[in-house]
Amino acid sequence: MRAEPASLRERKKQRTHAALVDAAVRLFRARGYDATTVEEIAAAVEVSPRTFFRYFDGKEEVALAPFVEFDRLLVDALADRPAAERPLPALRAAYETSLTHLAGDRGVLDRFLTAHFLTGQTPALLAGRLRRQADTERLLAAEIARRCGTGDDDVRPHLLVQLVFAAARVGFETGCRRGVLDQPEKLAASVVHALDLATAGLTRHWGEPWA
Amino acid sequence: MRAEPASLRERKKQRTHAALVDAAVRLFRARGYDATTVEEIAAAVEVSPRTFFRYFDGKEEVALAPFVEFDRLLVDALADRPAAERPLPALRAAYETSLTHLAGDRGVLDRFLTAHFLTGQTPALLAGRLRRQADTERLLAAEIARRCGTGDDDVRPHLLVQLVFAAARVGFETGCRRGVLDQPEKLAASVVHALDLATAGLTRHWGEPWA
DNA sequence: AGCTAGTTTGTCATCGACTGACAAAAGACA
DNA sequence: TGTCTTTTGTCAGTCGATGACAAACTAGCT
Repeated sequence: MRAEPASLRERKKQRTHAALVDAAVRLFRARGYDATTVEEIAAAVEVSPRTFFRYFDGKEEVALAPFVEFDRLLVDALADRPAAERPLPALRAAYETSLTHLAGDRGVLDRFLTAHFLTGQTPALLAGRLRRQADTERLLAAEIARRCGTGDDDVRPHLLVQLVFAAARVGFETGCRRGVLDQPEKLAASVVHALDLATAGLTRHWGEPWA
Repeated sequence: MRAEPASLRERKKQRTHAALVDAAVRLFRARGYDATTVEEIAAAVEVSPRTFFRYFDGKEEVALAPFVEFDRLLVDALADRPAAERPLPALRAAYETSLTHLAGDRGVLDRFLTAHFLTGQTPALLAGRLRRQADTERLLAAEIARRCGTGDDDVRPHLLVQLVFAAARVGFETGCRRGVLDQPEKLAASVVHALDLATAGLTRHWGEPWA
């Protein structure tokens, strides 16, 4: 997926980064987000608090790191779809690919679900997550606009992405409420169902090259 | 719309609240959100910083106060729709009523557009706004579920609200980008257009009592 | 190995958001 | 007027976040 830097410095940085995420997520889950200080996270990795802020823009970012991971999967997955594919199928395929990847790696899934759990507990984290999602949505909309050759004034790329994300959110949410930890495959099914409902009729009503 | 308290204390509190919002919004627009301190806002109203935090949970809340105002309009408008009306028309009508109300009052509109401008400039504010919207969406979904008599496990109320809000966001955004300050009525038109695109075919595909 | 240049980290100082505790001021009411 | 309740101000303190500078470290070269 990515080139190996192999430089001693690089590897050390990556290890510190991962260690900070792990320690933070673990502490957040144990004591709660607000009750955990940056100082404690840094201490757990034996690093100065100042260094923590050199790896992350803030306490929030480290808690949302798992979502950054997933969004990167999603953007990459869309970029990998064949150029001829229409937007809606491409988006759905990208989403399903990412979900499969997520459910396949226990480590990634655990981090993601913990982060999701935290956003459900801490309003400030939910806020940050939604804003991050908005950024990703803009990225995806731009990619779709590029594929379709539409101008910046066409609302349909943004609208389509918003619909898909809205549906995915709802599907994901209900999927989680019915216990995903046991059967990760049900998560994807729940999302797909919501997508079906949300995009029903788009093909018929938005015209041929669309949806 | 609301009972008159008339108590001297109550009136004083309301005046302080409004003065804080006005001062805050004015300062935020002039110097930027991050560059404005709570101390400055409090000083502008001749109140101690401690008192500021008794009126608002934080600096963020005072900046988002105009959205709270609008969301309240929206929730009230939906509650006022006839019980027999189906969800989608009811939601759309509620949204249009609120937009009309918004565009009709210059003071409310100014505060709202300034707040919207600020969220476009400050990531932290955008985050808070999105979270707030999520709360409102849950409120509206619950109200729709109540109207339709569906259980908590039906995704359609949530999904419908998400679709409408997603469309409204996109419509609002593009409407703003094409200059709303001149013609507030174009704002509503832009939103309606996005709503049409997003919900095209829902009636046909979701079945009779729905959409 | 030893030297040098560039990078990463720690220390220190500081700011601003936010909170608890308690005292002072002001409205409410007999 | 005197008392009771609510609101406000003062004070002290915690925590998140950032700039500045020095110390430790790595890379690459001799």
